[in-house]
Amino acid sequence: MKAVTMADVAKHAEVSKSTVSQYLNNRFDYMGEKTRIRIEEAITELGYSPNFVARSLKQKSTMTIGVIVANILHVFSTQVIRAIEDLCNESDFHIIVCNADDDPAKEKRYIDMLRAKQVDGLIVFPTGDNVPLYKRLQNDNYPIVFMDRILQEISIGSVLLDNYKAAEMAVKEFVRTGYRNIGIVSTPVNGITPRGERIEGFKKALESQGLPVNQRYIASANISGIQSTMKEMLALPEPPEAILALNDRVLFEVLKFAKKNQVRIPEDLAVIGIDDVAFAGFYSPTLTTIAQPAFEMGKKAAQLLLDKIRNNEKSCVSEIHRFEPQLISRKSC
Amino acid sequence: MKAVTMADVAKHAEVSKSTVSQYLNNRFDYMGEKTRIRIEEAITELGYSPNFVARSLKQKSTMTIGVIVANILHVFSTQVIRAIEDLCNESDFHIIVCNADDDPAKEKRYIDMLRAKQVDGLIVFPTGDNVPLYKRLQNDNYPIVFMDRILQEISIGSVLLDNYKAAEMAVKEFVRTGYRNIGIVSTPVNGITPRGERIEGFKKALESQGLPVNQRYIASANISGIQSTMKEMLALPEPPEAILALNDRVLFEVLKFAKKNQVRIPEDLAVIGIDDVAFAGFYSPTLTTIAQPAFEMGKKAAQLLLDKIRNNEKSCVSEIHRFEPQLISRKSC
DNA sequence: CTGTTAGCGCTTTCAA
DNA sequence: TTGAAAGCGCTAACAG
Repeated sequence: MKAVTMADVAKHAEVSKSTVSQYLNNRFDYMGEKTRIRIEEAITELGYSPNFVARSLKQKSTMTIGVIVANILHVFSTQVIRAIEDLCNESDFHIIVCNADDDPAKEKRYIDMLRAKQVDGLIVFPTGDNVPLYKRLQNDNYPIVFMDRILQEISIGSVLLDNYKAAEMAVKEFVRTGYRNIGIVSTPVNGITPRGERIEGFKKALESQGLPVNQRYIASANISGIQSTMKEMLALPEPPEAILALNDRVLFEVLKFAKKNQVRIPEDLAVIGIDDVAFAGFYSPTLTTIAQPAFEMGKKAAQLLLDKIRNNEKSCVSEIHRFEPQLISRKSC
Repeated sequence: MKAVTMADVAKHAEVSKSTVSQYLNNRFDYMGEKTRIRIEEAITELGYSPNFVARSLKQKSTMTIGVIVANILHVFSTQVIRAIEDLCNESDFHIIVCNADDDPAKEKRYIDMLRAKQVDGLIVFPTGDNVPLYKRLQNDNYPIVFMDRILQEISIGSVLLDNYKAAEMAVKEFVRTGYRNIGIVSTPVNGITPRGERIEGFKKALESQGLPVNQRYIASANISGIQSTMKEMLALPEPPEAILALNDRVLFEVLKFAKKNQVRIPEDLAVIGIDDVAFAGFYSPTLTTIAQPAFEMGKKAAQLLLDKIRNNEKSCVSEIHRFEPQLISRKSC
């Protein structure tokens, strides 16, 4: 194992530790040419590399942020993570990603762990069930931004999709292509922002299109229960002819269902999914989707967080940043 | 911001720092009941939470391992990561995931960064172009295990798929279902283990099935060039009737190609992919795949690494652990 | 059973 | 232009 420290370098170069430290932090202003070279040599000869942990302890900054996603199984999460990472790289920040698995207890553990690790800030897709904890973070003036979800009880800078519009786009597209009996399938709302807002937007859009809102066309079940829920819905005397899948995982279930029951898309059932899944472009039929600008959203969140970290405690505006969804029109409706 | 330290707790509870430390490390053996309670109260009253960074500095252990994947876009990578995380959780280890993006320079930066952060060990999917660096790590006796790939120049404990067998399974399945002219499409081999081995295994299997090895049926191109390569291959006087896609990303391109050119699967072209993609079960047709036991492989790698970390320097066996692929027979061949 | 003390490796005044 | 010294928050002998 390696054990060469700054002291070793200093000794080897015959200077003091502080001079080496200066060197490492690129403060050559007052450093003699010969000193610099000696240090340089000592470092390469010894194969020295600085210890971040020690530095972090002293500086009270780890140059690391934590990202807690509610559920890593969504494409959206993974795209956002990549965007955050990209932006952080530019500023020499590192990220630690944790997956709460939709479990508030897990989320809490991760938040505690990350704070113990002294990360400089947090981007979280809140599960929603840790309000006291979020409140404490906010009171401590700890840099944090929410992603994808907001909580009424609390105002923290957030970035999320214009979910109403996303649902509206889907409804309009269905209407444009001639459908009237339109359904939506979702996982249980449980106060989770995108789900609630998309269903809300769905109803509003139906109304503004002069279509009735049929509660039986609004289904919500756990991932594992979606298929049977769909079965029920399609067994209705007058079943829906079109289905909006609330997100990528729901879409998977809808497609599985269709495959298993030989429901033809779009002839028997038109489908639009929110989230542009990887295979949308070559599925049969190709899938009409509503894409989230995940990349820009991730960048924005990272930007907001880094700003907060830098301007510690001022400019802690807790605005909500909404992003525009995009309709990608293909052949499933 | 929070700033309550162990000293604060100690003062509040009217004991010394070391007693608090004992408490935190669950060494109650010699601690008075009343002392313990006073400390407990002080901690909750002050909202104290220990500083991992300080502890790590002292203990020279961060309870964190780094995972560097060659390319996060493969399902295999993500599944392995989840498995590693699961196993680490059990031992209170944390993981930091980095994506080398198939770029050796990036890989090097990440390895250096993670070591600077004092992670206790590394699981890496080596890009292959950093042999000197790997050698140094090994010489430093730094805990490390390789995943998915091996390097002849170096012997480090590794876990990987039995790639020969995977290719063989595919060939046998094609033969069983009546195909003779079988091709394979890959990304450029570049000495990358799974690619080389799968192609090798493919040839061997062909031979042992008494089939000729036709070099024109062995294509290899960058992801973005796969479609045109396929076009060429299928324009051959006697084109292949079956294609083995070397991994999930290649499979995507094969499917895109088929869709775009109205090549029917399996009537015009049978397809098997290595890696069981999420939509394999509900694609049309459902896709025959060779699945990797990603979960067990991830667990194994984590297990090996944790063992190395614990038994520091002994038992550093550098065996190669091969895992059995599994054929999932569906309708694309 | 609890307190004292000496660092872990680094940064940062302040002097020289 | 460089060095000495203090200290970040925690742990671990060792004393008492």
